Amino acid sequence: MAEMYNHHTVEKKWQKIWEEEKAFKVSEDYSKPKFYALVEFPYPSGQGLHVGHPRPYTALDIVSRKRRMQGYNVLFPMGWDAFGLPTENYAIKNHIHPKIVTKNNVARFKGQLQSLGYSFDWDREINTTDPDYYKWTQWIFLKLFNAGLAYKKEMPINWCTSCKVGLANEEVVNGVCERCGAPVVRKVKSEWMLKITEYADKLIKDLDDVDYIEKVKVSQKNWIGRSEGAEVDFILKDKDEKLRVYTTRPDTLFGATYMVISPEHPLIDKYKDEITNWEEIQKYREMAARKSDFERTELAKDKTGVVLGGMSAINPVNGKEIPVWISDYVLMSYGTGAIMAVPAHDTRDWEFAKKFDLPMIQVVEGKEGPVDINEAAFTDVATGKMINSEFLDGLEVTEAKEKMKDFLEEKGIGNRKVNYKLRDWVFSRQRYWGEPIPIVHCEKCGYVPLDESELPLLLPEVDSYMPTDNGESPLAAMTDWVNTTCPCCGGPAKRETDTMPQWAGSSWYFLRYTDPHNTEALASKEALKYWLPVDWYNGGMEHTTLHLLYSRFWHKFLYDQGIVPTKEPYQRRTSHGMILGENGEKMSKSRGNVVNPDDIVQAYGADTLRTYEMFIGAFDLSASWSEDGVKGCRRFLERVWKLQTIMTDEEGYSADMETKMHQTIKKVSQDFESLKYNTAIAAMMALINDFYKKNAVTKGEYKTLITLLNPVAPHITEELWQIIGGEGRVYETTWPEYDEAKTVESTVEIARCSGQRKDTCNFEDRQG
RNA sequence: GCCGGUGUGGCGGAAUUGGCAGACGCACAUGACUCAAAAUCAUGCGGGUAACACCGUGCCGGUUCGAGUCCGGCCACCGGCACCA
Repeated sequence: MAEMYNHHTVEKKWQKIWEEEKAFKVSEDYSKPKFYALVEFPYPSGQGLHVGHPRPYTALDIVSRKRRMQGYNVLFPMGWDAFGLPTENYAIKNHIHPKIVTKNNVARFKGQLQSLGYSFDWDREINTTDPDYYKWTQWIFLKLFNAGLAYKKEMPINWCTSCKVGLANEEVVNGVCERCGAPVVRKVKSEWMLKITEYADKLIKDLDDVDYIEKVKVSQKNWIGRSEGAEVDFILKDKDEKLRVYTTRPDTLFGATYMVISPEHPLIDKYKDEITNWEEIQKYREMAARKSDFERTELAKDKTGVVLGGMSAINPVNGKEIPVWISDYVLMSYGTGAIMAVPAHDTRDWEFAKKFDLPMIQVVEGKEGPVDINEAAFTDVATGKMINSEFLDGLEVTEAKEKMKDFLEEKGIGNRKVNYKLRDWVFSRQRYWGEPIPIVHCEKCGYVPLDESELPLLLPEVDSYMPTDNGESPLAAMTDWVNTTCPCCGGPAKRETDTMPQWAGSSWYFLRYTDPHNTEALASKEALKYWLPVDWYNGGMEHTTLHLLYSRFWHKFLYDQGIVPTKEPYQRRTSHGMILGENGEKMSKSRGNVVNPDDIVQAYGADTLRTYEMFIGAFDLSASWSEDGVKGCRRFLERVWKLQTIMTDEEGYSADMETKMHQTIKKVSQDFESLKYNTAIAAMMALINDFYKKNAVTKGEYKTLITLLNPVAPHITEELWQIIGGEGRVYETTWPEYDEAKTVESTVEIARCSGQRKDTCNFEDRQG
């Protein structure tokens, strides 16, 4: 009689053996075909692993284990994205150095991951807070600086009132801080910026060459927000002054009935003395400036504004005089900060015109019939044709756009122009626990980069990590660190005290895994050439416009510098759905629906947890946790275990099972590669049900099942392999092959339809 | 408002290119084993009927011998962006 399945002993036993045998150590043999599987490295928080973590990790562990058995040299690494605010806050609160906090959290996370039996090559573990690592983060920053892509700018930034830190646009959600939910206000500060906008076009265009799930591509494109249009110069009446606007609808130029400029537009101050209602203008500007981002979005629908008294503009195409208004629906940060308003054909202009009773001129008519612009703006480009527009009359909108652009360029009153919603990346953080920015400021020489030989610039020990109310980094108080000499002239200079954002270390970590202990370069040329690009990268949708975009930007920059051999870092990108609580809500302490993976591993075993998380539902959709579902998966593994008792000694497949075996191999092989883990497992469940139905399984069938199941449940399958006398280890065996011809059942179907294809097989035949 | 996604049993979810809807699992019911329970095993399990018939994939219509799948028009929910000219 077979022994009972005891997951405690089985899992401990095999984890130890794998470690001793260095089972998953990556081979340095660059002649083998390679496969680079990557999951987002976690932030080692104090809470420990969440049940959400194992979902993507198990998925790519499955693929990695399968690919190894198929003869690939697989790189499946893990590390720690360990700089960041929660660690720093915890350190402040508990008076422990962030370094110690990180060390403890990493140890906990690593233990948890190891208890789940992942096939990571732990010899390649990396940590972004390790000076040997962040040396290269700083090195890349210097490259960016020397290429003119890192610059310092005095600008209004998103300031989180609670974290006391500047945020990137991507980190502000609905006007509040993405991390803590506190309101974000504008604050003018001198900040380090990275020119991601320089890469806007490449970041869009090269999406064509990679295999990302569609919604990721769409989100990135929308976020970058490319639009094609024209800039047009209007003339301020009686002044030698042009007022330049940006528009995507140059075809509607004859319909412009007024102009609007942003409250921050510099022209307002310039003509201060000539504006007849200065006090009113001043009041409006103050009100607009006081609005927080949150209020601005809340009040977005209701248009406000004030006319600029004593000013008017001339439409360059027809010489008509039109008024100029200021309103906060025009943003200084986009285009030129000024627009021509065409209320008949733009919804926002229409609302504004209705509210202030401004005139409208219709210049586009519906092709299929008249439209009433008193009801709503007519904005449909596809079904319009031009009217009231002199030389454009009768043209389709798209034709008219081009004709007008030509006209503007010919007459020298405008030009074609592409704009982006994407802003440059605010790269400064006024916090302690981040990479120091390797720049010094010298009165004489300006911002001077450190020499490469001075890297890493170590994070100094400070007495207090407390963020300051005045917006200065805690490092600023370290005067003996701050005061230094200029690398350029040798005179007195001050170090930069802001640190890098958490996104810095994660923007290139996948490069380091290829050669993690290199002291001469971020990775050797050979390693990069062999391993890149990452073949399959899985990660959360929440990083689409943050980490994923940032790292593509850095990679493209490094490519242009000749440092990496590929234009794109990741060939394939997939995303997993969230695991929700039993009640269908997001897991959180306050809702009391949090499941701790340690408890599941303890009670049911890692193999059960892995199987369950893969079986829970479609990989890309969110799914609710169910303890009964966990039990079902445990039951399945026990039934696999007990197949021993009905095993026969035959090495091959029995005749009646042959088709089923080949079908299952095919299904599992394909499903593992296409995110359909749930149906792969269902196929294996169906297979063992068949074994039990006939109360027999051959040794050959059992071995195939064990191999197919091994990537999902690696411990129990190694144990079974050993019990039934399999040679060597499952992890180093060969992935089963299937014969396409043997997957087809010989059926009555063919006889019934007399071998005809479905198109020729008519309904009556099928009835007969 | 714009973009993307999803609607299938009591529940999670399956259904290559249109071809037996509900695979697989959970829950439930009945039976076997047990003094009993749990576990395990067996059987059943969309609605409807004594059994058929018949009705069933969010709603309305269309194409087709045949529609969960394709086309047109709606509705609901989820996610993202949100005054980007």
